[in-house]
Amino acid sequence: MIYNRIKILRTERGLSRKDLAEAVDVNFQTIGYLERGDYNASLELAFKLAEFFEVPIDMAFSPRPFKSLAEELAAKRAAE
Amino acid sequence: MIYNRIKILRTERGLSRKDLAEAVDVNFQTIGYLERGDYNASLELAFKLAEFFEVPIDMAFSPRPFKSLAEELAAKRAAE
DNA sequence: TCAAAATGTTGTGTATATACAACAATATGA
DNA sequence: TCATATTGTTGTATATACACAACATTTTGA
Repeated sequence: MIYNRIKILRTERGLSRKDLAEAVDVNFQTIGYLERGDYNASLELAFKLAEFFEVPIDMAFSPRPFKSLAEELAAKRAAE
Repeated sequence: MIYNRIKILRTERGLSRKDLAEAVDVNFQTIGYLERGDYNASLELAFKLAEFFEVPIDMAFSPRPFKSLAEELAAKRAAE
């Protein structure tokens, strides 16, 4: 199972699933499946999504559960 | 289509497809398919391979053709 | 408040990733 | 050189990613 941050990245940008789906050229329900963890994105779709959000792929997908973005940022600040 | 550097990364380490397949727990023929570009790895397998080779995932997989590792290293050096 | 938009759910169909087997071709090493 | 390992090829079977449709539920905004 691969974890992802699609939902946060999408809502942070004020996009609907339909908006995002159109941007990466998949069915809008596919975005829902990914957000709910029903199945994994293909490598191809993972790259498209990461490019669309302008983040490195491992910031959007990970084989291990993500910290929340806020948590991660706070940890990064603390480390400086 | 996603490009990958599995073959170079593998041969650089002196591994057979069988060796690599066992390390990431897939059939050895699957490695062959990936190397030949017959199909893409799943996200899950892509992460396993990148972790096995200890490279960031975008150093092993890319939606655009790779330069050779040698070329890329030379370019990096020139930029310094 | 109420209509429209967004999301969730269920179901069916198709394409593709992967397993596995058999055998051919090529490379490698004793 | 010759046996063995490695790789390529073809074929079949299965699991999963994705498309699409219909409808229910929830959220949102005028």
